[in-house]
Parts: sequence; C-alpha cells; structure tokens
Amino acid sequence: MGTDAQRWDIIELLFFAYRDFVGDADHVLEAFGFGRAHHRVVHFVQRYPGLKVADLLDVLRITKQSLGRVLKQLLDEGYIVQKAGAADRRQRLLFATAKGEALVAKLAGLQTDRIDRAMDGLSLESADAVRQFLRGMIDRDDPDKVLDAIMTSDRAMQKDRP
Amino acid sequence: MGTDAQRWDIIELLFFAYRDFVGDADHVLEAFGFGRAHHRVVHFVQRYPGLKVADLLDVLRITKQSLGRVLKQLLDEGYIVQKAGAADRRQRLLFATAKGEALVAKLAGLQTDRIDRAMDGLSLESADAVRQFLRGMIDRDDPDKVLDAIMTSDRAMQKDRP
DNA sequence: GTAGATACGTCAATATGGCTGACATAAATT
DNA sequence: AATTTATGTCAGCCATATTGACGTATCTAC
Repeated sequence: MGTDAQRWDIIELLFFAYRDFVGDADHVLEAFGFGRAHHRVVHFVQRYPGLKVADLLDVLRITKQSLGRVLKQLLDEGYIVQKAGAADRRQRLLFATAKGEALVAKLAGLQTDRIDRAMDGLSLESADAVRQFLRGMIDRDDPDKVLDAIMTSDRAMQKDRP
Repeated sequence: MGTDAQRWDIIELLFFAYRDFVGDADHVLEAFGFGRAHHRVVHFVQRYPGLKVADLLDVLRITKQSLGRVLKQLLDEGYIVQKAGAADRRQRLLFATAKGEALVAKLAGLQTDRIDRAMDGLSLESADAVRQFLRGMIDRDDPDKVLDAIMTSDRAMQKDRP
C-alpha cells in the first residue's frame, strides 16, 4: 500500500485542539452540575431562538430520547423556556432565558479567549483561510436549517431565525 | 456578558467540523465492534511506536481504568502487542501489529480525504495558517512527550508538506 | 368528519466510556 | 530491606448515547 499521503499532522492537531477547546467549558459546567450535552443544547437554543425540538435533533445528531433528558433539566432549572408555535401549535419553540443567556455567554467567552489567542498574529486573510478550511470539513449532503445559516453567511450571522 | 465580541462563527464551525471529522471513522469502527476510544488508542500507538501506558494516559487524559478496558480488547484481538522495556522491565511498551496498522491507515485515509477536500483551493500560506491556528488552540502549560513531538515536528513539516 | 401523518413526550432496557477508590505485583531505586 | 514506580485489576458509579414501543395533541387531506 502506498502509505503516507496521510495528513497525520492535521489529524492530530485537530484532536488536541478540540480536546482543549471543549475542556474550557467542562470545568465551568461541572460547577453547574451540567455536562457537555447541556452546553450544546443551551448554546444552540440561545444562538437560534425559536428553534424547534426537531431542529435541535438535526443539529446535534442525537435521538429525541437522549435530548429529552437533558432538555428537561434545562427547562426545570430555568435555562430554557418553551412556547407553542403560533402557526403549528404542536411545535415547542425553544428560547433561552436570561439565566441561559448568561451561561452561554460565560462559556462562549472562555472559548473566544482561546480562539483570540490562536488567531493572534494571523492576518485577516489567514483568519479567512481558517474559516474556509473549517467550512470545507463539514458535510454538505444534508444541510439542515441551522447548518445552512452557518455555511451561507460568511461573518454576518445573527439571530434572525424564523 | 453583554459585550458580544464572541467568536460565534469559529465556535460553531469547530463543532460541526469536528462532528463530521470523527463521524468518518465511526462507521468503520462500528463494523469492527470498536468505538472512538479504541481508535484513539490504536492511532497513537501506531504513530508513536513503543509508547508507554503512562504516555498514553497523558495524551488521552483519561484514567488507567478507562484505558485498561479498551487496551485489553485491542491486545486480545491482536491490534496491539506489548513488550517489556529493555532498560526498565516494568514498562509495557506498546506497538501496533500489521492488523492494527491496517486499521489506523484505513481510518486515517478517510480523515485525510476530508482534510484534502477542505484544503483544496487553499494556498500554501493558508494551509500553514490553518496549522498555526490549530497549534494555537492547544494548551501548552503541560506538554507531555507526544504533544511536544507534535508541536515541534509540525514546524518542520511546513516545508515538506504542501 | 374521519383517517392518517406529524411533533413531541415518555417508558424501559441496554451499551459505551468516562470516573473514584482500593488493592496487587513486579521491578527499580534508595 | 524499605520504598517508590509502572502497571494491572476489581467493584461500583455516572453521564450520555442507543433502539423500540406507545401515548397524545394537532395539523392535513380526502
């Protein structure tokens, strides 16, 4: 086999970078009695207010049973609220409370600090190259609503969800 | 908390990129009856032959009990072998067998394909920017042996790795 | 208006992969 | 000889994921 056209360097850098990236949030979450699953849920709800449960399942790629347990805790403890959809009242649209927003901001702040440090010394072009690389790493065959928003907007992305 | 200089775009791109990156390997691993933990172990053993158990614990940042279960399976099924250290015979130096090498190559091939697609269209400078960014994302306060090798040898690879 | 599809919730059982604490053994170090 | 180190192992706990089945409210179509 014609070995080693392998991207060993990038493969391992991605492993270590992601390990430390999520590690930032882990310590804070522990103090709240939460895990990574809670972070992911409250993060995307805060970022895309009015997200449906089904959307969240698409984004996180987990089953509704797994989501249910975590979501229930976040609802019970007041980090997220549900509202019935106006058009379709079966839907439970999800919104972060002030408490939820604060938690997300705290965690994103830690991760932003790390990204800022990593971006320090990179030109604007280099920063765009990083974005382009990361976008290129993402599957495009089944773009759900949220992913679509991320992939299409280069750097103008805010809370304009339906 | 109110100041939104958050790097929302990079935070979410990293989430989706890593999700799909590890997803490549997951399907193959399933056919082998393995999980992500097995992949990580056999990967680093193949990449750094003669790795000690203690080194592996540093790299993966898990406990020896967690590692033990996974490592035992890989040993029993012939993906990895142990040899006593020549200088210190307490040590169990780990090596990938041909079977282990083949599995690692298969999984790295999938991930390399994805990286190649993502790198396609990026200049050499941009590719280096990506490496620099990923290195910058990694904690440096407690560099173990393997991580040290990656962080330093990575510079040399910038030249011979277009 | 009834039939069926859809959105969501929930119950029960199971697997993986982390964790802690305690203890054992062999070999190196002092 | 005593201690430290490298590793293995037992027993149990926790978080997070899985599948399958079933219930309920609500929307859509005929």
